[in-house]
Amino acid sequence: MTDDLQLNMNAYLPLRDVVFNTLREAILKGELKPGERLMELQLAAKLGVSRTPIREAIRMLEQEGLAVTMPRKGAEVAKMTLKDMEDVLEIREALDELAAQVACIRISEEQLERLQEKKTDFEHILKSGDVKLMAEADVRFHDVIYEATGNPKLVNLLNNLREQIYRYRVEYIKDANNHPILIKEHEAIYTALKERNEQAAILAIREHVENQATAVKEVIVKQG
Amino acid sequence: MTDDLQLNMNAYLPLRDVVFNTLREAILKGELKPGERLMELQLAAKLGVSRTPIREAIRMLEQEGLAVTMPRKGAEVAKMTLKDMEDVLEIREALDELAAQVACIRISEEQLERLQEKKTDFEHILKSGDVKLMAEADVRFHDVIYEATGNPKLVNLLNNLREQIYRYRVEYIKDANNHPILIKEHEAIYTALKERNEQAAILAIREHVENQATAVKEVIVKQG
DNA sequence: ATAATGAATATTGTATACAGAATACAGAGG
DNA sequence: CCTCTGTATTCTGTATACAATATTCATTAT
Repeated sequence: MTDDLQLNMNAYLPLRDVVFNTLREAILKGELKPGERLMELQLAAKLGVSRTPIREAIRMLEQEGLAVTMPRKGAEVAKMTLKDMEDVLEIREALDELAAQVACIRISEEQLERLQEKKTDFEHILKSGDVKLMAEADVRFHDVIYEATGNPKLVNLLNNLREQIYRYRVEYIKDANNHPILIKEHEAIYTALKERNEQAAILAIREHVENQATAVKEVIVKQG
Repeated sequence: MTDDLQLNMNAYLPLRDVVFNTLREAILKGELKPGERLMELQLAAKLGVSRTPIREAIRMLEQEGLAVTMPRKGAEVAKMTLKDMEDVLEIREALDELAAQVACIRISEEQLERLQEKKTDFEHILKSGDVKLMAEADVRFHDVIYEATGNPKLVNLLNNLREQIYRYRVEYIKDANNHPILIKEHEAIYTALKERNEQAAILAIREHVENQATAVKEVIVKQG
């Protein structure tokens, strides 16, 4: 476990939420590794709070699929087997296609402009070489589409699924060989939405997600 | 709030899980009504436990979408607006179609037999007039399909979505006019899976889910 | 050497205590 | 009569205390 976990105390938020966000970030960034135990007392000491908010945050992490707990044994960071990842990706593909399809109908002109903006942002940031920035720019592009569905529950689910993949997806973005493909795929998605062509949008998203899926699965296999 | 909540203490389970199951059942059965406050001390007294497991159970209910909490104000049973329900149904339709499609490929002969069995069970129970039994038989039929996907995360999500609809769906099953339709739709689903006809399976499920969706939305509108 | 045993320790599960925020309500002032 | 304000009360948020289980590791018997 890393020892520089630090709480973000600005606004008022119940500590359980602050702890939840902190642990969530740590897991996504890989500071807390899959299989690592989440011990209440240890975390409480490190974050300078009591066990109560830690326990509640752990229940929330469970809900996000980022932690797993065994009664009387405690919680640990969720491990992803290849099968787990395939299961997540299968769902994600279906819901991402749903999002694209729905967005095609409901997206506003303002949102289309924002999508184009995020698309070019992403293209520029790809040249920067900063993997973290690239991942974030990619997220912002897709967030516009998610938001355009007008379905907050769907947005929530998709963010959740993305989180579970996030840790492994970075490797795909890191490889510069994939950048032209990513740019083309985003272009195709944007164009389909702009023309409000449902079938094209679904196909474009499908290809995008499937390519990522293949890459992510390879990462998992390599890591064992 | 009803005053006959009672804990089920048989096997060893952390109290949070026992409390969670108890509250969950109470919400689904309508004993705890949408908008009703979930006060920790009150629930703790009623169930004979301390606030700690109650709080953890509430966090878990939040996760299932069955409760909503406002900081410093506490939790209440989630209300469903028409929009909320439409959002849930939109997702459910996509995932149910995914399940049907995947099941079409992966379902085993044994599972096909079980599906037929549950189908005829359902038909017989429809004649009994017991709404609760009917709902359960319907669940068992669809559970075979879910299980056949071999994707536990998908099963989990679908169960979760079904839960959120459950409270309102009963009204649809109650109406005997709908029974012949339900029987026909189950038949169509079963046949498509047996013949491993993906397109037919997707269409059959779509119609089934859409009919339910229409009915559920009407219930919500009536209830305000 | 290996397996079994059992204390010591670490860790989770549950209850309770205390602080602070939200709420309800009564009384004063307009 | 209404509104505002202050206070009592209720409830949540957090910390801590206590109980029960799991783990560890040394010791003993085979």
